[in-house]
Amino acid sequence: MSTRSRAHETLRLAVDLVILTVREERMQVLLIERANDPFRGQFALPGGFLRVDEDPSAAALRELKEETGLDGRKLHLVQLPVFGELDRDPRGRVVSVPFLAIVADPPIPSAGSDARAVVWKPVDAALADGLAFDHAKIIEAARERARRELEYTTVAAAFCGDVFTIGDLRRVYEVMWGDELDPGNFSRKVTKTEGFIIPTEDKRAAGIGRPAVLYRRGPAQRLHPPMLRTASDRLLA
Amino acid sequence: MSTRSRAHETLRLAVDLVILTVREERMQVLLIERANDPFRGQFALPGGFLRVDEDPSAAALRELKEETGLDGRKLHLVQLPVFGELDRDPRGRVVSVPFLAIVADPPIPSAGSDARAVVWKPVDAALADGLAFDHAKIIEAARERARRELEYTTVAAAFCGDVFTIGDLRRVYEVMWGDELDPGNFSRKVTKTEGFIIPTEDKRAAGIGRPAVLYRRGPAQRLHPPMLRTASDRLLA
DNA sequence: TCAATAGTGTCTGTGAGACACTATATC
DNA sequence: GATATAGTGTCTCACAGACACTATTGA
Repeated sequence: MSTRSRAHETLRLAVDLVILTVREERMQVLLIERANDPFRGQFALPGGFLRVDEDPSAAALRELKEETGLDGRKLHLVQLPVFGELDRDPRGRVVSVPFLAIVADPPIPSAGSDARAVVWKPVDAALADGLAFDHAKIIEAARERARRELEYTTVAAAFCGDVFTIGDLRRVYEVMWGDELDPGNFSRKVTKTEGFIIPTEDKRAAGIGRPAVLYRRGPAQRLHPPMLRTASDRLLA
Repeated sequence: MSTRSRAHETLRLAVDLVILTVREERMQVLLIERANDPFRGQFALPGGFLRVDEDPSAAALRELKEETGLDGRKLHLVQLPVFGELDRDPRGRVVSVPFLAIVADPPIPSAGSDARAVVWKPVDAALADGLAFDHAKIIEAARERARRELEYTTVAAAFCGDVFTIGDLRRVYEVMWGDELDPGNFSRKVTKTEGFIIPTEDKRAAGIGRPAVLYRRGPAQRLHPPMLRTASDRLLA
């Protein structure tokens, strides 16, 4: 902690994006390798300071667009509780408004407009390797929020592409929860929940095995009744 | 909206407190009658700007203490998503971090240190009568959050005093959800949920009728399985 | 043919909700 | 006694989970 007084520092507001996806059977997060101090060479969440004509949501949409090219208005983007500890940023007094964005395995936006390296990294590995600022805490909060939203909302489909099989959807739950689900029971659950998924005319043969019907997202936002993790799962989380 | 540019205004961060309780069979919120412009004479949420040596949580605890004399570390205090629209405060660029506090019908802190009037007001009436700034939106967000937390957590007991009957607890649910619950089924549900409530040796005779056993809060934080509102209830919300 | 994935049938246990019934108090 | 609130018994329905079974493909 700095010894000089911060009594007259001005407070700045930043947004940070936790962009989660399921790639290669793992929960992954989009990270940026910092080119400058502080934390040069370490990984950090994409984000930045609010511009004077932006509210936090607008800043989050802009950052998401800049980093991934995606339009946040069409995907799952929710604001998490702020992180505002006094010494969380060595450059001064910065309060961060974190956003959780869930995307369906997009192409890596490695050709960022600036020179920073942009990578997908498994969340476990990112947390184990360490992150700049308090971004590990932010990722953990976002991960827990995402896991919980899978229980009560239809957001799992946001991890999938435009069309997907029930098996794809089940793998999202399994990866996010770190648990195996019964394929048969899962299939019944999601098809019987009105408005969750809508069948198409097509099927997809994933190499071996019986081809699966392809579905699209339905209009339902919340899951009734919820898809509850069991008590044992929650102990792990 | 002001016609002058705000391009160079500095951003300030404020906290606002939505302090909810159940009083006289109604959901009520603690409000302050503003003594100064803007919005002089209108009701507003208690709150204020962050001090330089405070993070948002610390500011919320301080405001809660100042307005109610209560220690927020001992009660339910959660942060809600920020409100940051550019023109939400006519005095300038202010982003508000709202907190939901749930208290057990405390004495009205009418003798505030300053001259402002402090009152409990039914939430419905407050929303109907109008509020300063965007505080109506903040209250609605807090109310919805509180209603949802009743489903998945044991927070209902935070609305009750140190000891309470199952009937007291049921009335919290009924008032917050605007719905009637079956007393017998409710009693079984909460007594069978491990760690929710702990019986004491005492009973309370509330005038007429069979005296009810008094309970204390248990250690459980989450409700498994949840106490779900039915689909019809949610349509009202 | 076998292996693999998709999806259905069926049974069992848990729990929510309806509602009758018992328990214990005041009037 | 009547009335009001507390709490239990019991039935039914919905659904989660276990798991056997059928369906449909590639190798």
